Amino acid sequence: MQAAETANMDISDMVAMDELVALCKRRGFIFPASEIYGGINGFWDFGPLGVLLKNNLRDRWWNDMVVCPPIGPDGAPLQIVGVDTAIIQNPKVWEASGHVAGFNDPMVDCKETKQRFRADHLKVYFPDELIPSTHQPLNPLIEHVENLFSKEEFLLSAQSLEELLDVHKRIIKKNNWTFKDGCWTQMVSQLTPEQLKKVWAPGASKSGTLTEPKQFNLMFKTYVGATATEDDKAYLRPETAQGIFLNYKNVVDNMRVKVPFGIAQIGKAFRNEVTPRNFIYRSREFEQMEMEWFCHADEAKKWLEFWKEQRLNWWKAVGVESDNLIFRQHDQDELSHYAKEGYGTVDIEYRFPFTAPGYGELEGIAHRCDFDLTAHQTHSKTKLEYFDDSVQPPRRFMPHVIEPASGLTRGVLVLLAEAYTADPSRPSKMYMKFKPSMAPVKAAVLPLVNKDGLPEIAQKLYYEMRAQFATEYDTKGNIGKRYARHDEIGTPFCVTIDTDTPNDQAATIRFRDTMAQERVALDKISEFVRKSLKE
RNA sequence: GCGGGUGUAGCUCAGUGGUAGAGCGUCAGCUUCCCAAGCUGAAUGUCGCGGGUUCAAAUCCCGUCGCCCGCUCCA
Repeated sequence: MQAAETANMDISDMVAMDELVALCKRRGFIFPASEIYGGINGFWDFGPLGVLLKNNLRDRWWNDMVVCPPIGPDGAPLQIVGVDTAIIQNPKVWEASGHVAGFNDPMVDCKETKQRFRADHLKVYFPDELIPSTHQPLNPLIEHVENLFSKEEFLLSAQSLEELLDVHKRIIKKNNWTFKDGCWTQMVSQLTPEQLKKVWAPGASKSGTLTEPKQFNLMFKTYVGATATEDDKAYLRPETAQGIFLNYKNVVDNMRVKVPFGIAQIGKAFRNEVTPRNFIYRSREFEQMEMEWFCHADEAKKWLEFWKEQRLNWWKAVGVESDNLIFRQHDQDELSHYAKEGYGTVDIEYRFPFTAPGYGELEGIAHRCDFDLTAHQTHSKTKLEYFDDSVQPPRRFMPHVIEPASGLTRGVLVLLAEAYTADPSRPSKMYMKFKPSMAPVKAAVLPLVNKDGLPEIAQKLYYEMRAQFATEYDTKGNIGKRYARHDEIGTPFCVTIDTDTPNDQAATIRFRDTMAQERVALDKISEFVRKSLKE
């Protein structure tokens, strides 16, 4: 998240997270996982309405990616196929992909300042006065810099300038120091425990306040086979993308696809987040919607631009206000291990209630280069290059990959936050302004009173509608209560059967957003709702 | 992991040593001709858990766990 450009929208209009969380529980969208046992941090269950909402978003993505992919820049439909791969794969997959190494973040804590650092981000350096003049100019850098050895200690081991230089060189060599940003630096993660004790942490009053690096492995470990020995170790996938790369060859060999083409997948992924936070925003079990677009390296940039626009428009199409969405280019030093060499990663960020007025990541569109396919080719010793005979002369190359990867779980949170609309004038004080196509319940059929032949008419209509889209039938309480409940769950249309209905064969449709009513013939109501779902 | 906050009914919360409460919601019934109306009735809690002090603990003390917020990480 970051301080973004000023917003047009009044932030005070934004729903408070605790209100949203309370609504989600009260109305059956999202519950804390294993709540009756006290819950479990970082896991959430989708309730009856939540799963409807999630499936609507998921199905829309699948439809727009796989069933009916976008039209490409040349006017022809893109070619994208789907897969659904295993959550557990051969553990070598995650070594090849870089996740065993890259998802293993060593962290150190400062006992004095209570700050936590990534040991591989925290640098140690020689202070200016200890650096021989041959290495000048040397400016202190970066925020997180402190000296490794005390001045006295260093001078003790060096009798002359010659010797000083020599000791210096030996230390540099022995410790894998690098010369960067005008200074000799080394990552804290590479220090021995003895060296670590001499490090002066940022903001601390003395040296030696850092704890030894603790491994934070973000991958869930499990065991395949009932004996569960270390040899049976396996991982739950931290991203669905690798399942796609693993099947790239199968798809190319069997599915008559030609580069450029895409493979899409929706599925659960698991990460032992250091700190799960913000409701379902960062949970340890979550669902991804990922598409890997395979293309020639020369065209990667073009496709990155294409997918950026496509994806932003898609989020708008499912009902997200453009004011709440921005692009954010990743800085070079925050790029993932797979995106270093390419055109980088662009995030689509949303102004979540807990990030406002800043934004939080919703979807990443990354240029993964040929990192994954090359890695798997090397590790698996299987040739993964693509042979292209559609050009003259024919060529052989490793496709590059553009990856629009979004969080379905995060998408649900976006739809919820986006839909929550305060309205003090109505009994419920708020309503959920879902786009009709995303709303968990599309319509409710409500007999104004539960007698005088009204239920019979209403039920007939209900049976007709429920066969086409999610419809509820409700006779409970007075009509105001029923409208209020449907405002809270975001039902866009309430169809009310009144005492005129037996005579005129029509009923009123009550619109959620305006509370206005319109009388429509009974036999036109289904069609009316169906049409609105296509918008 | 560290720091701060918090834990009482499905939800929001009151209750600071003396028989566990309110509003809303839920359920049953009456009523009800368009926005949580009205009436009657009902269910729901070992007050997060464990220990201690006390004649007596939701309340005081100690411990522990969950959740929320901040820091590091991510879709």
